[in-house]
Amino acid sequence: MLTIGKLGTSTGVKVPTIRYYEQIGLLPEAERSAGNQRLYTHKAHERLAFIRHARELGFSLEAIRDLLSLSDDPDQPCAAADAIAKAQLAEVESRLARLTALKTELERMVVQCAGDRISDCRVIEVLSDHSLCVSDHATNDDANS
Amino acid sequence: MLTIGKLGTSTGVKVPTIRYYEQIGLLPEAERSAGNQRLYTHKAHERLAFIRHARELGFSLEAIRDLLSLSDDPDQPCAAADAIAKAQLAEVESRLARLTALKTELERMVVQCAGDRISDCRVIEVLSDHSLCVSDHATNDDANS
DNA sequence: TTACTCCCTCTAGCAGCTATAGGTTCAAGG
DNA sequence: CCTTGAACCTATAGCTGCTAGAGGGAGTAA
Repeated sequence: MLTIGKLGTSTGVKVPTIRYYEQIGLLPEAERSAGNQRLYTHKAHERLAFIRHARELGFSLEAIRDLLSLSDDPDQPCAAADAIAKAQLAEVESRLARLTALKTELERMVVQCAGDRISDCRVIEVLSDHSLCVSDHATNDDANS
Repeated sequence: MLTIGKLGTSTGVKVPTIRYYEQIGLLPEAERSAGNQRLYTHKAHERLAFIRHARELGFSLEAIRDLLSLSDDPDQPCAAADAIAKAQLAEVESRLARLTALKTELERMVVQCAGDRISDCRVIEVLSDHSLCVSDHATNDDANS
């Protein structure tokens, strides 16, 4: 039985994050010691490692919730899990495309910044005028999660 | 003089977002009509376009705040603006690297999912065990803005 | 005048945590 | 046995960058 701190260091998940996962129902409520401290089994460790790994791969907590409920039920067909992974892949690919365009623009900006006054600064100039851009970084970036 | 709605449609920024930018001080407080509605000049339009474009390129609102105060001061040296852009570029590059690794893993997951029961499902399996991964997407990803 | 769209403020909500305050429990050293 | 200090507990508020909703006022066209 692990304390929350040990579980945290052994999975690389911060303690408040573990409690947060419990709170939102991603982890079951932990057993408690006589003094009301959380105690974790090997099973909980595995589940948290799964979550962490999926987070690293960019899955949302909602997707992870689905994957967990699938893996709790190992006789179901795996098409659902496959679909989640495929959707995730598609998202990653589109994010990659946008980021690549974005990188191109930033490189152009940085390289061309030759003047030494703001008034000549390419960075400011390019940011002021989208038509100076080569690529179509525009559409609905958001670049998050 | 534009109303907030016209400004929004002409820049592609939603009305509540414009108000939000004013609230956090990215846009100056707008003039008001007799009936207390915001009115915008061409200057405000330019400033908002700048903000939008920088957001599209992934700059944080804090970075944009700095860039704006630099561009308000055109006799300053442009090294600071350059530094902000370079930092942004570095971040984009690191995000790109992580996303690329991630894509590789997801592709492997999807391709290998041959069984039709969850118990044989590579997706779940790979997520359960990081050692099955090829690449090192692990270290402190977070993948967020 | 009525109807309709746009505008106003204020507040709360989203993801996915992180931080802080104020208190309790546990293990080790003296 | 007692004290110290780290690790734990709960509860609440904060973070970024918006978005949505309620409940009302302003502007315009028929």
